Amino acid sequence: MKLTKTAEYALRILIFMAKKPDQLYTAKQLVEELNVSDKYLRRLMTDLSKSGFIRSVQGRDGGYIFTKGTDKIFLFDIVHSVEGMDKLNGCVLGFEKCSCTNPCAMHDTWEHVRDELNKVFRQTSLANMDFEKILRY
Amino acid sequence: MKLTKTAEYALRILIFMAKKPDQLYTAKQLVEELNVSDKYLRRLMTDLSKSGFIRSVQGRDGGYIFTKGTDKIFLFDIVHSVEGMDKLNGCVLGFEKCSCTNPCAMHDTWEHVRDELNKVFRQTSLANMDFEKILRY
DNA sequence: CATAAATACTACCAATAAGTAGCATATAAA
DNA sequence: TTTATATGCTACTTATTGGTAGTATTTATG
Ligand code: SF4
Ligand code: SF4
Repeated sequence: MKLTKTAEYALRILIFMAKKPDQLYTAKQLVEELNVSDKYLRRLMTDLSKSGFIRSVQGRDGGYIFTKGTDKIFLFDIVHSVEGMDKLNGCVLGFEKCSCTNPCAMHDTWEHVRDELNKVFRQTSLANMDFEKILRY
Repeated sequence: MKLTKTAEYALRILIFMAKKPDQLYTAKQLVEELNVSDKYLRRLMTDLSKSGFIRSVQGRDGGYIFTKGTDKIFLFDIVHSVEGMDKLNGCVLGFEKCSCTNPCAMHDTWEHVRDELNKVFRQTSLANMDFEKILRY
């Protein structure tokens, strides 16, 4: 089970952008606001563009903007696109092969956590964030 | 949020041992049963010994054995000892500084997952595993 | 005591993730 | 058309984690 920094960054960025979802954000802006290194953020933005959440506008006055309503972008999709939700969704013990039809000794325990995590990530979209609250980084 | 392979291994090993908690297990045995590389397992066993879950018996006929009842060893403690439960327990977005008194936009969402994870790991001991089920690796 | 079978320790190596540098490309506006 | 200000791409460097090698140490037993 793993949620890497890359996934964290992706969430930070998109949640931040979702506050004003029709605005165009430059990498520079995002770097200043969020605490992510410049080049790494840019690379991530390109990935997120390729994943279809946002699109890039090149050239002067360029930046990034959502391609669709934030209510259609779920946290699950974001994590999945940057590192595979499987890794989060899989087995705590890291058993790759488990089919779960014949579960192991820890399964009942783990299932509770995993299900909660899945449910929440699958049903929460960027529009469900509480933007009254502070965005901090 | 991260649960590394090392933590997975620690769980695998101790859960396996917990099936017959009064037995002495050699590293060789564990390596054969579980799917963890020999040297790495040995190093982990030393760490787990230092953490006080098990103790090592040196010399011929040596091995590892629990130092206390498996009902007194919680999954939380295990994860905490090998990599700091903080990392699991902390913020999804990886914000180190958050005090949670003035939470961010994602906090309500994340809290559900984190609380479930915490609750389960804190209240589940090695004795709560379902040893009827297959132990697989 | 010599041997066999176990753990302990130290230092190194490999794989992956994170971060950086530098240049190419695009485009609005003076 | 030049310039300023964006993103895109490729290759490299650094940090972290996972894994390995080799040797020292411990101890039951013949
Ligand atoms: S049954 Fe065991 S091995 Fe399989 S997913 Fe559940 S916890 Fe992991
Ligand atoms: S309030 Fe936000 S930053 Fe703080 S722990 Fe919760 S999700 Fe993380």
